[in-house]
Amino acid sequence: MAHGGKPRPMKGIRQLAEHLDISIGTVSRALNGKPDVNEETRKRVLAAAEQLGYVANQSGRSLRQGTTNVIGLMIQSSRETVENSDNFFLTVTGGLQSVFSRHNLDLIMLPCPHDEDPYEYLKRMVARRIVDALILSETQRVDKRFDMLAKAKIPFAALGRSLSGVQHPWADLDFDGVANCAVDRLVAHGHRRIAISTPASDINLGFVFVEGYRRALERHGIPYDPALVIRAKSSEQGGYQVADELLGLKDRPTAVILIYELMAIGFYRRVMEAGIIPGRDVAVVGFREAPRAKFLQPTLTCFRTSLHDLGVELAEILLSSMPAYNHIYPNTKRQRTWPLELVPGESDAFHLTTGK
Amino acid sequence: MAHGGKPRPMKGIRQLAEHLDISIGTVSRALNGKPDVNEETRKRVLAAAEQLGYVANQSGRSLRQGTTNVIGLMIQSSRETVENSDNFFLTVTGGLQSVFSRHNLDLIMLPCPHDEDPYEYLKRMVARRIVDALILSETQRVDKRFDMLAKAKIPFAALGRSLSGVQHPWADLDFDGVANCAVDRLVAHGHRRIAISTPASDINLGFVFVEGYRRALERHGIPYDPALVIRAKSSEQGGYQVADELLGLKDRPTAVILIYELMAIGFYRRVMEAGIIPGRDVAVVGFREAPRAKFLQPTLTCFRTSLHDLGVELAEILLSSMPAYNHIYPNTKRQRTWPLELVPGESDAFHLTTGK
DNA sequence: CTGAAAGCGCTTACAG
DNA sequence: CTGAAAGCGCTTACAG
Repeated sequence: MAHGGKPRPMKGIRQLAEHLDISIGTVSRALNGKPDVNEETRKRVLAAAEQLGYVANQSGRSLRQGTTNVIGLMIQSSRETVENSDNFFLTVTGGLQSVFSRHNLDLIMLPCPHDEDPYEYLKRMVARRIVDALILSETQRVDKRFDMLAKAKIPFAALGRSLSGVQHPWADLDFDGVANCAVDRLVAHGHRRIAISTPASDINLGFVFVEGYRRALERHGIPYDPALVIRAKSSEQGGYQVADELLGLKDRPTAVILIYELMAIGFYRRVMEAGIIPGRDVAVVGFREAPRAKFLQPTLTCFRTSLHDLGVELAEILLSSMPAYNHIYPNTKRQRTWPLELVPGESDAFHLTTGK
Repeated sequence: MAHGGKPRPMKGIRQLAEHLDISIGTVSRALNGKPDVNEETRKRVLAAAEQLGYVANQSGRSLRQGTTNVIGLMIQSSRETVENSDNFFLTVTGGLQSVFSRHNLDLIMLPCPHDEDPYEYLKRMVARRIVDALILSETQRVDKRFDMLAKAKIPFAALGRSLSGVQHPWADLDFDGVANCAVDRLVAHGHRRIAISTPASDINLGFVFVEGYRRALERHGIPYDPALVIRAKSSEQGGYQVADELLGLKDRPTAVILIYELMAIGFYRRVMEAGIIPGRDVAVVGFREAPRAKFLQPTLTCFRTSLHDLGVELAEILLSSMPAYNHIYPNTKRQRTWPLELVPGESDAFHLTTGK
């Protein structure tokens, strides 16, 4: 009898069922692809839902099913991150979504406000049950968040290793390998005083990076000099500051390894102000290849990687640790260092003459 | 009698109520700050909740209240956006949150996957009732999303004007004003052939920008030449391309206005390759001041603004259009062009000699 | 294959 | 000031 009424705004499954003159249970089963539904009925239901724009209310589903079908990507937009996370997240996000969408999981980003403690923020989000699982970024050396999520039994994966919860699933850029490769390359060009930059914060990648550098030096029999480890913000400004500090050192290094791509821009600027030319007077190795660093002159030696594919990997790692999806990604390695490939440029393409 | 049990993982308001030996209704009222609760009781409840880490399940609340207390910021991470949205969103987000947090509203970002139609994506998010209200970005010249949200009675505000739904609430950078100011300045320096860049897409800001430019030219009695409107991606590469196209024009312009800050980097690079020096041979006016553009030499004439404050404004505009918050922001202007302030640099600081 | 009913975790009139 | 109960919109055993 409800037939023929003009499509009013859809209020819920009840209206849809009335419109079709069948029970809400059947509507639900049809919509959710349950097998025990007459194909004829299913078609009618799907057509009506489409026509009336019905989509199940998520709160209702979540409450009943205990699952939201939403994955959260937590972002700590600290002042420093805001300056340098340029598109990093949006690119990784693309990779994550390409996997999640296969399972009708939606990705949302959870930006932790500057003035809120990330741990408390996360706790709140978890308690509210807004998401089924989480991807964490900005992994700290010791990161309480992992232990909390483990205890709360919320599946998660981290962008970055940590000393905490040593068995937690993660994917991470191969900072270690980059530092290694950079040192090898510089040493081969005759350098022995090699500086390196690292973030000022407790973010773990800095430790991994410097540790790789230290071991590489050791391999070459070069003593590790803490004075050559420069703490700076990961930004153009930070690069400027690194150059500034290096210029002030008495036994000035002949090479520098930067941990963040845009630092090279500030670094170039500062040394050039001092009449020092990268690739001639000082060797520079950047980190990740960035579109804007491409415009540097001389071209920057750096490392190429696909952040999109890193996102894919991270998504699969997460799903493999979720009971509901584990069977689909059974053989996924739960901890994965993500490789970067050297892109040689002109910025370190000279041999250090011993007389210098 | 439930007293003294060791704190098991909190499962819901029922456990909390049992633990306290009072009814769930009272627990709820205490937690939500309702006035008709004994202060003693409220204290006990809050203490227990804190201790046991209880936070109300959002699905339960949403279902009952019909409101999620979540605001969504939709981001269309098109390939182009990913390249250039560097931190723009994260900065605006900070401003948005500073307002929303006053009302216990959480902001989440909804990144529309590359391969999904933004309109369909939004429709789905709306139907699922994941958020109470939305902030839209990447406003198109004609943007169906506005009409859909209006029809669905979902409160929203847009970052950017549009021709659609002319009365919709928005905040937008003053592209008009920037184009105007840039033209005035360049004309005052003797320029008459002034080029301008605009995005290749249908995003409305490009139209607003070019329209402001056209009117400014008109004011100065300079004919509008469509050949001087260069469509390019908003990125370093796009800037490179703009320079390339300008170099190829027969009656070469003496000045250019760029719509996106990072374009200047590519532009500089390309003209310098041709032996042309910005600020001497060609005048360049950039758009928004960016940390990385600060390292350009000669320094770029551009415009300064606070994206954080723009976020604050946008949040207030949104809240003023939400029935539940309207009374708190009664006098908020619902449509707001956001000013930018000229930062003079060296890139256009020369007078064009008529003989050139 | 379908319908009727229970129940997910909350909030909120309604009694008392 | 507190408790008992209804009901938000769904999904899913359970009957038939």
